[in-house]
Amino acid sequence: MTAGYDPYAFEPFAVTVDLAVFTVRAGALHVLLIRRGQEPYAGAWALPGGFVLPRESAETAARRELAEETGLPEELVAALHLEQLRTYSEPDRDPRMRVVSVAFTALVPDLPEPAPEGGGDAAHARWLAVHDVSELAFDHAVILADARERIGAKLEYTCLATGFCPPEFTLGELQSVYETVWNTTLDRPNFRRKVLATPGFVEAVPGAARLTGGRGKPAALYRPGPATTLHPPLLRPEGSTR
Amino acid sequence: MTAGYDPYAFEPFAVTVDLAVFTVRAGALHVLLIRRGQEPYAGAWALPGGFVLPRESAETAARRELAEETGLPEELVAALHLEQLRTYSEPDRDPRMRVVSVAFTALVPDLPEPAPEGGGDAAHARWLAVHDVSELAFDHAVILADARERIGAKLEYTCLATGFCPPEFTLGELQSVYETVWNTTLDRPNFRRKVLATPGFVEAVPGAARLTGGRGKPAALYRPGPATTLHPPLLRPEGSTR
DNA sequence: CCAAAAGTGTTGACAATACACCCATGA
DNA sequence: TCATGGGTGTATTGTCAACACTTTTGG
Repeated sequence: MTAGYDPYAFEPFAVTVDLAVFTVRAGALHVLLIRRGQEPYAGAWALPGGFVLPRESAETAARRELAEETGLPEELVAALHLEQLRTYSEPDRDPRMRVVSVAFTALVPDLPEPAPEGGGDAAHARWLAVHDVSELAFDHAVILADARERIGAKLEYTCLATGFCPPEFTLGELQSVYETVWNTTLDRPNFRRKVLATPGFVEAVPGAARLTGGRGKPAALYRPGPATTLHPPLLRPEGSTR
Repeated sequence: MTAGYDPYAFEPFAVTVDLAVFTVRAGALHVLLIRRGQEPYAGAWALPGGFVLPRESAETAARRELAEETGLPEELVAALHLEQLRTYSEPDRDPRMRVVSVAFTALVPDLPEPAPEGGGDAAHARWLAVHDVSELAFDHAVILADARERIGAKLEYTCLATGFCPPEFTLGELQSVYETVWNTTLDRPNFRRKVLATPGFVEAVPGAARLTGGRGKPAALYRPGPATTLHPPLLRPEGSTR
């Protein structure tokens, strides 16, 4: 650091956070968006986010904004695994002023009630299939693309796919998470073996189990295990993503 | 984004960049540090870095600061592959004011002249073995640890190990990069096969070659290839990284 | 001729794939 | 009893680690 340290020596920067929150619903990857109510980009879809307050870290701000702007349940937001994606700092990314934005990604299970319909700001929040997302405010389309890329890659060598699942899930549900994000199909017996062979990825819920979308044999239930990384990785087949 | 947009509505944030620049020298991983000349932490070692100017992106600022503060050659700095590591935004990470810092990592070959000894700021820049680094200013020890971790992981599935090598290098040199960063030993025949089996990782320099630290059979020379990712990855053995 | 480093070959253990097959349930 | 999804077994194929061996240089 070279120059002096008068806080007002420089044109002030605003620091914001943006969130790419994903879920898997109806066999498609969805992202949580809000509709902007004011200029610029009024009426356009945007990633949820907002200013980092003077006494907050970026991560704290991200949780606060997520709770405020979307109707996601408090306890879910508090427990959520937030991952820092990247910081976007192009000088003209916001037409009003200099804004540097720290982007985060998060994965949530498909929520019982379809859209977050809390009150206030949450009214403009919606899940949209990433397929159908066309234009976004600011450089959010770039952030979204980067986030998708990252999520897809992370499924290969981390356990975070369970983040898309409810607290207890079947291996079929877990598999469909991979298939949806990667837009591919996997061999069920092999998928099953790989998951179970990785210690700490999932652990069986002891009292037997049942569940399924209707017909078919009831499936055993699993919980996320203590592991965070996948050794060896679960590699996606050649052609995937989109 | 919820609130109004008066640039002065909030206590201003300063945005800085910090750089963890690594090289491999004499069988040890080294990091480029500068000695601080002013409070706070005067006399302490710190990562190079500085303020992002009003019309700069973080990456542009990183290159500028790197050139200014260290004596690294201009053309090297311009061509360098900079990778964004993470943004550090804890409210009290700088005792003077609110500073949000975007951290980058970069890899450079062992430079002919041992330390950057340009002029001015560069006078305080030195390469230190990461082993010997004890205390650093601010939260730079955390940044350094994160950067090491990231570099080690990235060697597994990307081609960036060649960034530690001169423009033309032998497979032995490349192997010792892996061995140094991972603090492990690798089987030479197998390493060789894996590298050559990955299309685009390295390409042979056609006109024969020779080079070596003295005795031994002359080795063929290679250049970095066009590939950026390693499929399949080159996994490090169980116990590594210190 | 010996040490040191580059480069080649071969083998056996293990992992990943593909696919056949059985089980339990709802309609 | 049939369709649907859960779950098991197995053979083939390929990949990877281990290690023996040859080649080319400097002293």
